[in-house]
Amino acid sequence: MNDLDVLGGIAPEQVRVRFPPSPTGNLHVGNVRSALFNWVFARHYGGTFVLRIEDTDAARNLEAAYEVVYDSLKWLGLAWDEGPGVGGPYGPYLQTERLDTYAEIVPKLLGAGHAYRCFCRREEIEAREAQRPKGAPSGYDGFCRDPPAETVAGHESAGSPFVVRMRVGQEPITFNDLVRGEVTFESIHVPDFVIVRSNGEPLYTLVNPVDDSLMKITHVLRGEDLLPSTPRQIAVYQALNAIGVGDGTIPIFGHLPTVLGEGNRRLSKRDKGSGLAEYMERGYLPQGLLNYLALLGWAIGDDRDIFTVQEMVDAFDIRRVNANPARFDPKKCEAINASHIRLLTPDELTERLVPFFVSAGLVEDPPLSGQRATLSAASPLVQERIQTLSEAVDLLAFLFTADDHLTIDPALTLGADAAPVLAATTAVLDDVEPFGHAEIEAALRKALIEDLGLKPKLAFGPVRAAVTGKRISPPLFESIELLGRSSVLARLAAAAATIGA
RNA sequence: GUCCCCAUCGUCUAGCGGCCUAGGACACCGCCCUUUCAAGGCGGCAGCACGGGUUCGAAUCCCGUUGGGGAUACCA
Repeated sequence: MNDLDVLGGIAPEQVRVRFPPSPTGNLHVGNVRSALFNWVFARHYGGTFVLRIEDTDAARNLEAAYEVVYDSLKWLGLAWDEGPGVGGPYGPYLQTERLDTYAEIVPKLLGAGHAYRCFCRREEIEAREAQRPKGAPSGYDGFCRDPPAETVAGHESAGSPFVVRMRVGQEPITFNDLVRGEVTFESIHVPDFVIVRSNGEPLYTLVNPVDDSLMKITHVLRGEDLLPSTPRQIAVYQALNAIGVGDGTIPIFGHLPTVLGEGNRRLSKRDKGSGLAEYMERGYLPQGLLNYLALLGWAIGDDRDIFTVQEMVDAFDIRRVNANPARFDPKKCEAINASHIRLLTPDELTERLVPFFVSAGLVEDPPLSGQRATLSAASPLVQERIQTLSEAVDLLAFLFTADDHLTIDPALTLGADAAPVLAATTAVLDDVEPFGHAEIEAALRKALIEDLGLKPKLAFGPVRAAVTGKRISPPLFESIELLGRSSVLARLAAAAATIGA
């Protein structure tokens, strides 16, 4: 932890942060972590959380990809105060709708000398770079910075293509990072960079700081991978301020630790478990995933790692975010999610489970009242047995399967010695009254353990197999009760038939 | 190559100069409970990268080394 001034003199409610995803079609969990920290930061101070879509990479932005961003944030519960759909005073919030704004700013930058046209071709730049002595800093050499007038005239009359580059000053660029403390870059290592492509399209290097400035963003919390681009952005802010665009302030930065995947590489799109969709499909709870993601770089305090989003909002302090990269551990992520599942009330769990049973084709959409009642009664039985919601489907499928469609796991060989067990069970269940799990248990213990002298494991195994079709199931007696007498007797008979009893 | 960031159990972390023979969680291994599987309880394994300083005292501060990551795009 450091003792930097987080707010930089503004009132807490003035805090404005943003989450600027590109519409790629599936939100990356690293981005989700960034969204979470920004959102929590805003909520902690009572500030504003802005959603801005960075879609200047044009071409492959699919309509559906925008919806994915919105749906993802909604699913996560990270509501935006300004942005697409909700509007706000600094819109539009899609960069492709802000092209006019950028088009106005570039000539001003050019006119004031903060940027210049660069006619160098890529091969020329590379050739000169190759000439440089070993150990020299890399990057553009400033060849077109101050060309003779006739050279420019020549390029113009020839209609040569050009890009626009920022003219980076000679002063070192220093900033106080909220998670890393003071960071300085010598200007020699901040080469003049491209802000407009030769086809006239503005680049991220320009539009990101321009929008942050225009949208009055006060704090930029983002991944550590963007740290090296920070001095370039600061150079843009400074130039913007000099030409009177924006309100003259430079946001305060905080660079969150990289989320690493397997091995030691940054968790990339290729990695399994890197996209949010997978977590939604597998039945993660948003609060579970968010809780785990929060742990990647932040801790609520001593000896505790299960907490609610609200608790995080209350306790969050960006200065306590860890600077070191964190490895994403799927096992722990599941475990944290499992803890949150156990925190649900039975009704909440049932509601969460419904869509998974619907898409598995086990219940109607919406569920029939009998199906809902069964699921509702069964939920508590699986609550501490599942890590993700989808796991409940496998465990409870036997309750929603017709008796003559139940298949017994082939790995479970019901031998001839199971015959007397099934027979005794059938006899006893025929007249247990009432058909409740306590009565069923008492009756079966008497019949199988006492009368037949079987070990519990051997006694109940075949019954479980006959009734649920599986080796692993929810507690047997509750399962029998839930299934109902006639179904259970039918399944016992079917199982007995397969072993020729 | 150059620049920047980082460095506590296998992993995520607590630790903010004495409360540390370093605490928790996940994973793993035992045991208990037990109708399966879980959950729960109890116990175990396991860490301050290395070297120099500073200090009465360093996991904590400073420097270096080593190691890891990121950036060096007309991607974001």
